[in-house]
Amino acid sequence: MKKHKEILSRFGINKTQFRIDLLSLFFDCKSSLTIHEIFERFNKKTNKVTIYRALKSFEQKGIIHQVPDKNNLKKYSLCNLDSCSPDSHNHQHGHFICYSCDQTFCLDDSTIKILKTSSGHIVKNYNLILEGYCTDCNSSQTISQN
Amino acid sequence: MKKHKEILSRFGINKTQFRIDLLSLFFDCKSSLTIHEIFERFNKKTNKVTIYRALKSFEQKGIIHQVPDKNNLKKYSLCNLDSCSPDSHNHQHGHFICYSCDQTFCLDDSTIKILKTSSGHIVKNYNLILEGYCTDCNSSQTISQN
DNA sequence: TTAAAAAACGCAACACTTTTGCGTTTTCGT
DNA sequence: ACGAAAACGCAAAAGTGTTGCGTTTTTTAA
Repeated sequence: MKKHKEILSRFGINKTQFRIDLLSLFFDCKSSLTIHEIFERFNKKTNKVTIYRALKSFEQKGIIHQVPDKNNLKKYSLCNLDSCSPDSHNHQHGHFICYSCDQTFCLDDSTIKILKTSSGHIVKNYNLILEGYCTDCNSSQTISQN
Repeated sequence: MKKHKEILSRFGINKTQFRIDLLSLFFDCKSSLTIHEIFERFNKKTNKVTIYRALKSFEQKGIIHQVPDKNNLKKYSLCNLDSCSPDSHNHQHGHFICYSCDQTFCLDDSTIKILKTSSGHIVKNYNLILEGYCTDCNSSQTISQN
């Protein structure tokens, strides 16, 4: 898609076929991706070193960011491309990890604004992990809830 | 300290010198520890395998739990030992750590109730660490804030 | 208190994840 | 179209965490 090439240009990354495809993969994926998932999606044809380097580059330029996962594997998600750049990464948001499907979701900023003001202290940085059942997993198995 | 030995007994862990010391270290440490930090604190004398096994044991028994940090390194923190056990891990409280005075403050539940409902998912557990300047430190040095 | 059983230990080796070096290929700016 | 910069694949290394095994320490119970 043209959009993806434009984004790579805007963030100063060369438009190789792999990096274009990698960016589209992130756009298609609603939560976050591990290196292993990316490797699989490319049918194991792309060298893992290439994937690692692309991820590092994307991260440094402000296109993606790391998100925590249940087993402390590295996962990556698209940034809000309007507010991130190489100079200022802006993903001060919490993450929700689903017990059932293992996906990690980014939480929007509104939850955090509340936190920042209601704690009574000056909050400079934070780390928030919520765990439970995401909306999808919850609606498909509403039986066993405690 | 006697208290630490009692805790190990209560959680079904043998009272070796290393595990007693490790538990004390967790009690002394206000925030969380990486394996590397623990290794250093024991002057690199304790085999890392021993540390890994002790941490795994502590975690399984409900004494400590993992706290993912910003760089996805594994960190460990003490559980609330009154409410955690091998069967149910229960760390339902956030913490605020002051950059200036190093004190750790417990956050009250009200902040979290908001979080639980506003995320859109079913929240079963969470882990929250806020960092910054506490009210006391903030009022005594209101000059350099950005 | 002592002997058997269970847990914890150190060491070596292994498995897996991520990084680095290097020579080659592709992309970019002019 | 050409030179510089970026991206690539491969091999090797570094880092993190686990497993197997024989030994030592702790626990349990007679």
